[in-house]
Amino acid sequence: MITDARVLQPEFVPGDVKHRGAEVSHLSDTLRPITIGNRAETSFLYGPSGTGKTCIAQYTVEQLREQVVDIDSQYVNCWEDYTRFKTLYRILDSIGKTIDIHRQSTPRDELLERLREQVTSPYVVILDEVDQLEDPSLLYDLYRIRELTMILIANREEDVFGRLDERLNSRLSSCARIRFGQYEFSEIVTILEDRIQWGLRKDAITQAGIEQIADQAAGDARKAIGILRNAAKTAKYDGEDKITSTVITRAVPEAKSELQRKTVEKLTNHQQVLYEIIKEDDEIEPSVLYDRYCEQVADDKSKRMMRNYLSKLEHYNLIESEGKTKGRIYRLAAP
DNA sequence: GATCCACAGGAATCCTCGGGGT
DNA sequence: ACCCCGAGGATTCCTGTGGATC
Repeated sequence: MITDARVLQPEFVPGDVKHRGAEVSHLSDTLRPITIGNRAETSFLYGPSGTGKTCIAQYTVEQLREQVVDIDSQYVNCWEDYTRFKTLYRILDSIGKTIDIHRQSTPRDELLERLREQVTSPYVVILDEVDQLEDPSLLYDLYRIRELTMILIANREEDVFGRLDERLNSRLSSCARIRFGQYEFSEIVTILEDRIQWGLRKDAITQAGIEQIADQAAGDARKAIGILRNAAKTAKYDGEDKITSTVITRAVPEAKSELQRKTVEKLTNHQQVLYEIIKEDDEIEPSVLYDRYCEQVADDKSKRMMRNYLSKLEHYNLIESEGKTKGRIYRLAAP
């Protein structure tokens, strides 16, 4: 039933994008100076998740690469590479200038130096989830590299610009801000149809099934594709040759927990223990939580460290907390 | 209302790891 | 072989806050 599993993956960038013509042309207009060898103005793409920001950024840069031969680009997810060092390392990685930097003890900002030296032709850097960057001043340093063009991506404008200092704010005030709104129901339907065309056998799903998924996705294309992927997997596992309505109904919560499971797997042992303890109870207070945590691990860390772990879990939307000081409780994040 | 307590989260400091320079 | 350096984790110290108790 599945003919090409790649097109159902969340990171897949289609060769042709749907419903984002205006955004694509706005972005490629902004990037146009690159085609004549100049650096382009910074672009800022923002909007809710699953509205195509990452996809459109990668797609547009890819289009550009087809027009201009001598252009490098790199995608960085600042959620994963959130420190200054990691981000710089990732950026240098794509131009293969990190071969001899395997140590952590590279003198401070040697990476930046190297980037300055090496970037001599147009270079586009996509910084996804840029609001997660620990040290926003990195943006200023990147901005000052002549040939480097930045595409910034975040959910909300204020999460990014609220944290920048004056000088960077004023320099980025002229950047191209491109807003991404939620998809319409019918748009989600055509996006799904497109993926189905490339990834599934024609008769694998009915029109009603597609609409059922689109309805559940509520304007979020990533969610829609996640449901489709899970439904297809479930159907295949059950030996069915069609994605039925029941399968879709089952796939909806599965698609949600899939994301959560992947996040949990990325946590450290200690963080996972905390997560499991919180999972057991509806609500738990910090002191009880800490006691249980100490019981369950051999090398228990300090209370302060537990708080760091907890804020990380909260940051990942795995748990939530209520109450500011005394009487605070932790619980699993609402689904 | 003064005092105590539990807690959050920032800042300074310590510790460890891995690799370079000598 | 030795020391040194920087990053990042962990700990210690600290300040601020709000509920509980007298």
